[in-house]
Amino acid sequence: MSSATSANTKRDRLIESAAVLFHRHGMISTSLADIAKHAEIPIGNVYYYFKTKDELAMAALEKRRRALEEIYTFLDDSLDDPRERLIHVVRFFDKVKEEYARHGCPVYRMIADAGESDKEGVGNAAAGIYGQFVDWAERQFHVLGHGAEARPHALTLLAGIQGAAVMAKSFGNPHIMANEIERLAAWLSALPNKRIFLGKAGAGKRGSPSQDAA
Amino acid sequence: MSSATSANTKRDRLIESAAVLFHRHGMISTSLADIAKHAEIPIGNVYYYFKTKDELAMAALEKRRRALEEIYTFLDDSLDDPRERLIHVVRFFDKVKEEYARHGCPVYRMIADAGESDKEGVGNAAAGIYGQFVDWAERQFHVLGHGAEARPHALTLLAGIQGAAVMAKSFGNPHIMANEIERLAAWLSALPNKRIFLGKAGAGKRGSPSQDAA
Amino acid sequence: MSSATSANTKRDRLIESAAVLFHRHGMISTSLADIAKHAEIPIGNVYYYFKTKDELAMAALEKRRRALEEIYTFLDDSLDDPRERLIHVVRFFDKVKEEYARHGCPVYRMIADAGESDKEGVGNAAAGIYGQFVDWAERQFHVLGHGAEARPHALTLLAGIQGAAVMAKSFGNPHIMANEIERLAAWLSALPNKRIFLGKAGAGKRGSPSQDAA
Amino acid sequence: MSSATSANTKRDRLIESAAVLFHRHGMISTSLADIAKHAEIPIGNVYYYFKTKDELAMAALEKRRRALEEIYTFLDDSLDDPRERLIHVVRFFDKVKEEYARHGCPVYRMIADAGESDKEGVGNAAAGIYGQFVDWAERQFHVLGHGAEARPHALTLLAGIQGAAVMAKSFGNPHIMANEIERLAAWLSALPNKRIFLGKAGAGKRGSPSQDAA
DNA sequence: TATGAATGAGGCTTCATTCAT
DNA sequence: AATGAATGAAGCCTCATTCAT
Repeated sequence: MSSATSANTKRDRLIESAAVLFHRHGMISTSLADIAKHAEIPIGNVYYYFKTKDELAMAALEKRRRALEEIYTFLDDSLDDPRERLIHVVRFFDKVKEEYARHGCPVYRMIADAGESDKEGVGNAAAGIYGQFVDWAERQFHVLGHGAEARPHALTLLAGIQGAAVMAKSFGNPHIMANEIERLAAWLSALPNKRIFLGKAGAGKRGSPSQDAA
Repeated sequence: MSSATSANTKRDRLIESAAVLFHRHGMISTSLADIAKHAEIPIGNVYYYFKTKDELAMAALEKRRRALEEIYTFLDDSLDDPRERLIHVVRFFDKVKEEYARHGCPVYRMIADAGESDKEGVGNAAAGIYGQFVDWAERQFHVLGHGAEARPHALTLLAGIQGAAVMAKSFGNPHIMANEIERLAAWLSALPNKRIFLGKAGAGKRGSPSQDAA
Repeated sequence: MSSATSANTKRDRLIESAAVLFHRHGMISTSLADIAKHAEIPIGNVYYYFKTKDELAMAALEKRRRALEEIYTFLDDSLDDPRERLIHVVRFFDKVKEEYARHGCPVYRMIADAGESDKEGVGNAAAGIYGQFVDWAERQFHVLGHGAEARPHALTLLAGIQGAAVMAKSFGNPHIMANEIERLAAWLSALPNKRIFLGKAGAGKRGSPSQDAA
Repeated sequence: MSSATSANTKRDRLIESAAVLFHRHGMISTSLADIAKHAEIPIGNVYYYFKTKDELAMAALEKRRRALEEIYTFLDDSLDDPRERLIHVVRFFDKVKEEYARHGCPVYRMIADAGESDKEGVGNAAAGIYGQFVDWAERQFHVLGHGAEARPHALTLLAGIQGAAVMAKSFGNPHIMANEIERLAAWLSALPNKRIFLGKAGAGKRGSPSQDAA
């Protein structure tokens, strides 16, 4: 947290620029020269930090994964109700609807573009971010008592968000995404809370027994 | 009906190859040389049929648009119940779920890749295919009596399909798509039919029988 | 003069289009397809009339040469005074000054572009048109009595016109050409008539002997 | 003054080769590969120095412009009599008459070829070189006291040179150019010096001694 | 660590010319 | 005579990656 901080500034700038430009123009159409320029780093220097374009893409994806991880953890810690957590996450996408309407979902961009590069690498890393979401959402549904339906619900939830993103980008209209988001939020709100309360009969607010599903 | 057929064989082969390869590898990563080779046509000859890569892409999209148009028309003609038509269309995607799980939705591929090529051309043409679907679906919901909700429903329907495609491709799993499709079909089945029937005299408030707008 | 007339219509159209487009865009930048389209003739048909692009260029130059020949002959026949003939020709360029200001001299265009094609052919044919002018002008100066200076004068005259054309095109300004033309006309007007009259002894109107200014 | 020299060697070689080949074969007929080969630089490396063929052309023209600028400045500094300066410049073309007889004026080559490339760039840059000459010559004529006639004279002078170049190239004969140059030199020598001398008090009508505008 | 320079493969497009009918 | 189609060479430009310092 301290030793490598200054030295990694350039590395971070590269990752950040890559993330931004890959989202805007796609991974294929973004050249390393573009990224280097955006990050204000001499192109020759890029290769000191990343041996390959794919490696840089992987780093950008990894950074995003970790950021999301923190968000999920934060939600787990700060919100008691899994339903609230889910709604919170869904509503988050309302904040980025303009960007999504312009460029689509950055993760799917990577998945789509990855086909041509490293089979195992970039594509899987990007898909892993979706997997991370689904796993987390599944846990929330699980806690809500939707045992067998937890994973399907989680998948449907992400599908809903991604469908909204596709529509918004295709029609260049963020409102479409906003509408779908509200639909999803309404769905989440209407979902029954099936979980069995343990000790505190009747009213237990935070009686969540076994949340971790993994 | 026959003379022109043979003359256009090469052109058609080119379009078909382009459609296939654009879907598989994306428009950017597919070179004209790839297409020419796939179509077994000398590269230099491609120019005779299409002055530009974008022009070829447009032709491929146009072909798809027309094919879909025919499908919609066929459904309109052969099925009386709009709900049936919608379900039919949704179920159609079940047939292509393996392909979608491998390569995603071909139309969105074009939309995503188009950003880098002709702004007005390819992207709009691809988005137009989605627009075509939404317009048609809206008409179906309209006939079902969902006046104000017709368009939102249509958008939600396509969003559902696209979300399913994104998930299937991201996880390389066609089943996810199948599940989402069933969910959508169930939703369509459960939708109330609000339209007023003619037969039962007296009940209809506004005796508008066939609101079908062609 | 009659048998091949209708059959040569296409040929003539090709030559005419070639002349126009070669002047506008240069010989190199004008494709045979451009010419064919301009002449409204299928490209495959061009080769029936001309085995090669250079051959078409030669035909266009030859047509121009003949047209000029007729003009010179006409002037010789219709004007008695060689000085008048020369002034007439020089003033002719005033009519095309706008075109020259936009595209330069069509003949020099060919000469410049010819370097890359047939060494002996196009370039020589184009230069021949200049030679034709110089020869004719030389004869006029000769008749005016400028024996030894006839050819130098002829060369200076064409140089003056060409210099005017270069300036007009370079600055995109036809007026420059108009000015130079007037300068040349004034020079011609001021040139002494040295020729010795045969019959009428002592009748020389303006007995200015040798003011030749080089 | 030395470090940058070696670093720019390749760039300079590229510019020099471009200038030479553009003059010899024209800008259109000279490929970047030709230039690279002539400069002994791998083709792919050209892009590092010039993003575009036009950009390379612009650099070549700019180099020529600067070289001429230095010449004009040198003449202004080393020769007191503007007439001498003008004659000096005109006679300079005698040294390049063989080259001009073979390839014409390199600047006009660019102007003629530029029509097909960048409208604003190359053509204007090339024409600017002529403008630079005319502006300088105009100043000389001005100092000689040819107020209103200064610019026309300047234009006529350049027109004379260019006409000579056109003739020399067209007939492949450097002597023609030599003759025209001498004619121009004679014209300059014969031009009256209208400027008012300072020394002689009382005689100067409009005591404007040195109108030289830099 | 850092960096400007180098490089070669490949992409899209153009076109004169040929061919088959 | 006529013509749509075919073809290969070549041109300009891009870029991931490597190299020398």
